[in-house]
Amino acid sequence: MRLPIAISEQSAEPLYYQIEVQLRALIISGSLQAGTLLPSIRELASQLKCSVITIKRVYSDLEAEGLLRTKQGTGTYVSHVEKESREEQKHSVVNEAIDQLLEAAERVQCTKQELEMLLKEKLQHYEP
Amino acid sequence: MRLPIAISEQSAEPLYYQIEVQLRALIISGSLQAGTLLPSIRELASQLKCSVITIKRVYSDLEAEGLLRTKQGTGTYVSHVEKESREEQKHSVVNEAIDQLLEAAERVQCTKQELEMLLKEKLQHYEP
Amino acid sequence: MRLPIAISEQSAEPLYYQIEVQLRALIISGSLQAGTLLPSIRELASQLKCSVITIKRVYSDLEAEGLLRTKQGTGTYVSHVEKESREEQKHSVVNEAIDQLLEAAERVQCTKQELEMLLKEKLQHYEP
Amino acid sequence: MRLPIAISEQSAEPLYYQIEVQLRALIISGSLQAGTLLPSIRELASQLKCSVITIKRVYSDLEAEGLLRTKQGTGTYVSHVEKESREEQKHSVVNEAIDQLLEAAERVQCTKQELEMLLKEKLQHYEP
DNA sequence: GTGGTCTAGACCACC
DNA sequence: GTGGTCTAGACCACG
Repeated sequence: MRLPIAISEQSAEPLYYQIEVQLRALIISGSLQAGTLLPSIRELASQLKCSVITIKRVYSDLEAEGLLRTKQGTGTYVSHVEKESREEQKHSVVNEAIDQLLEAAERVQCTKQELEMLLKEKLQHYEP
Repeated sequence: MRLPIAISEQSAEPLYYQIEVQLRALIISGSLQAGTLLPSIRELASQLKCSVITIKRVYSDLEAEGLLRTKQGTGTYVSHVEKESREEQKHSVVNEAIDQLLEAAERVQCTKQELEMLLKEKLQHYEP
Repeated sequence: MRLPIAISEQSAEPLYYQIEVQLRALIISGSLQAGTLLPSIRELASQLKCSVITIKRVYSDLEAEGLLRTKQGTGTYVSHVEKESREEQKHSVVNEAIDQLLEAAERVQCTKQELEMLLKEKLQHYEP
Repeated sequence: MRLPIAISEQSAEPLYYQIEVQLRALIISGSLQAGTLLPSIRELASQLKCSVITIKRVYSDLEAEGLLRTKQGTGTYVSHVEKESREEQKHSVVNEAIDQLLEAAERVQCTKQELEMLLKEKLQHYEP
């Protein structure tokens, strides 16, 4: 199985973090259904051309968040999460991003009007 | 002179980065006028209770960006930046933050409608 | 790996600057191919008998110029720079030095003839 | 008396050094004849809009080089230097600049041919 | 193992 | 007084 995850060499974000964000999104969005068996650590590491240790960290982190579940000797599965809970998490991810946007805007003293204008323009091309 | 800069011990962001972001914002927003003499590195270090070297790094980085100008034996000054250029930088900072928001939303497959709803709610409390 | 860099205690030039100039030259000249893994900051520091921080500064500065690329936990690599761009940079380095020469000559009112004579003499021994 | 000296705020060169280089050139080139009374420290400082301490340093340095001569209570004069000696110094100033050029060229592995080409081009516009 | 950050403290150059 | 450089040494994050 091949996960639709891409890592950027250019980005300053640490490898493990780039992967976590994308895998988390796949689960929260429902693209990966509950119970799905993820690729093994070694397999994913080889797919993404990164260290096994990095993938291990990703799986551990997401397991700690309750999104994944590891069964000894079988592999790592997507946990069963209520649809409502998934919606909640989705909103919380987006809300966090919004907060960061507002912080940045506030720091450079961007007026509400300016901010709305810039947002409107960008939102036009938003095609999820 | 006392710069309105606050640093958070909790934040995972490195010290120097927190300070850079805020000082950059003060300049771009025009709160600090061109030609303003900034506090000496030693003074600011003592104000923010951090090492002289950390402040030195902040000033150097911002000088490399062209926002500051330091003269040895004299002090560090805010560079003269065109108002239009400031506006541009302001918008580019905000647009970057917007891009990150849209990326996050897209990843969790947030619909345009949902996103607009969440934005609308948060924007109500935006008071720059 | 051992970089052919020599530092002079006599020179008034700061340590970090001496190293930067030489490493930059190695890259621009193509002596170090794109993708080459440089020695770790600790290793180079020990080779050149200077502080780790000094090397760190060198690598950071050259990274800011786009000549190097560092990946945390991995190491520091020579960036891929177009051959034409390298030629350009080479010429720009030399042209800058020529400008400084002409300025100096002009200041002491050295005639074109004198200058050419002195140049001719020195150029005889130029063996790159 | 007004010396034709200009200082650049942009330059990274220290103030005292910029002034020294120019004043030295005025003397070596013969633009300032032996015996000429230079402006007082305070006067020159006010002309160049810099600190008295900076000019004091310039005069001291050039006096140490034997180019100037200070008489208590009267002022600072241009020393009498043999014409041949002046020529020598002129050449030594220029030769030093040439050496720096060659070093830079060598570092980036500029071939003799390339160097000569760049030099020829620049020399065309040399009008002392 | 790698680089990233931060500290305290020193000494120097400049104005 | 200012900034500029450099040190030794520590601790953390990443792979």
